[in-house]
Amino acid sequence: MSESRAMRADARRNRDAIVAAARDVFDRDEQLRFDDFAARAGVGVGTLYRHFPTREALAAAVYEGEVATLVEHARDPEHSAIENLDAVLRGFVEYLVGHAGLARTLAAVVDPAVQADGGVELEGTIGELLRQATADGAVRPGIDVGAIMIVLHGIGSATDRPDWASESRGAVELLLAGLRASRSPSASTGDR
Amino acid sequence: MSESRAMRADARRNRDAIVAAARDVFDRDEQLRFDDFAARAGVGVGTLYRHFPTREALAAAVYEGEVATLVEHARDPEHSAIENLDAVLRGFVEYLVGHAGLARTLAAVVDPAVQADGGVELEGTIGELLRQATADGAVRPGIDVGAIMIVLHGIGSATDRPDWASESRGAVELLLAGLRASRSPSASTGDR
DNA sequence: TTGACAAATGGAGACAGTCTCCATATTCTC
DNA sequence: GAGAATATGGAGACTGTCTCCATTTGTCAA
Repeated sequence: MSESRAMRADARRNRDAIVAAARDVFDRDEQLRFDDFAARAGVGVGTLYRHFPTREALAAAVYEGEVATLVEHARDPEHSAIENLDAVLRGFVEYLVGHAGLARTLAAVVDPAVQADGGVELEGTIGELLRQATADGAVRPGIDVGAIMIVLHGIGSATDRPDWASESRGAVELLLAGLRASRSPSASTGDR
Repeated sequence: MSESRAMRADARRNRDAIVAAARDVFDRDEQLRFDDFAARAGVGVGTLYRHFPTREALAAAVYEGEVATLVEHARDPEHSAIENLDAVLRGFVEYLVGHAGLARTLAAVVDPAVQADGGVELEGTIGELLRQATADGAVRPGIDVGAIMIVLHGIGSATDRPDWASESRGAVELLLAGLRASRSPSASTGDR
């Protein structure tokens, strides 16, 4: 993103090859040894490490593009904020469901501990839609983007569940319903 | 749980020592080398491995007790199913928030890939409360326990988020609100 | 073009955990 | 108390991660 200075041509070429190889590996959910990523991309381990010091950094690079696509049609002015929010969240899940292999890795990107531009962008977009939808009165006030991110995080990291795909869709429905619910019913029976 | 045959006294003693040490380590969120768990518990690595072949198995053992406590006051006959469900879910989050270190590891237990009795029990209990609450008409029909588990999974695995505690509480509120919402508003604008 | 300098490469090998194996020690049973 | 059964522990094999630097490749000014 903010490439400080021009990158040498061979460096760029290698970087791209690595990302392409990684996308492929993640997508088919191959459990590959880090060294082998390098072999797969046709570069040496050293090169791999210089470009991407950690597995997460690599994942982040892969997702940057994907997330950009997801987020892109999120500001459709034809629709209200709540409709766009709805579309982004459903779209996100459908994307993950369609790429189960990628989902596992994505958890890292949703995680802010990893400084992934993709994750920041996703959260920013959802946050803005949420703010707008709240202002419109379509979402009950007092909801934090973080709560939504946590649900997404759950979807990304629960891929081992046998019924993961449908459960994930269910989780998003639950989330959307919760956002719109007129008021927090707060049926808490006092304390216990 | 289903200890097939009596365990030799020394074996039981060691097992217990290991679990106690592990609980301690997880709770203070120390990042310990697997070998060191053994040292900490005063046993050899071999012993550790015989009792707990993987890190998850160890985590599962630690949580078995904890989850039992959580689940215990979940069938309070004084309250309706939805009230008990509410209490269990909030209780679960408060427990995790109070033991952030444990939460990270807990993610493994919520995961059914790991055959952890604690996880199975938790899911079973929540499922039953959900079923009952649905029958009572307090929860809108068609909701799958799995969707709830996914949200819990998210809470357990998002501990790196700087504002994790409050976001987790927010996620549970969202979840509870979604459960009660009268109908899935389905504001989806057709397809896109 | 070409020379000179900076940047990038790759893979051998150092390193750090994980896990196995089995001679020895402990517990149990009669 | 003897013998059988079970458990122990830790040395060392193994597996994957990451560093380091001699060599190669690209860039640019002349």
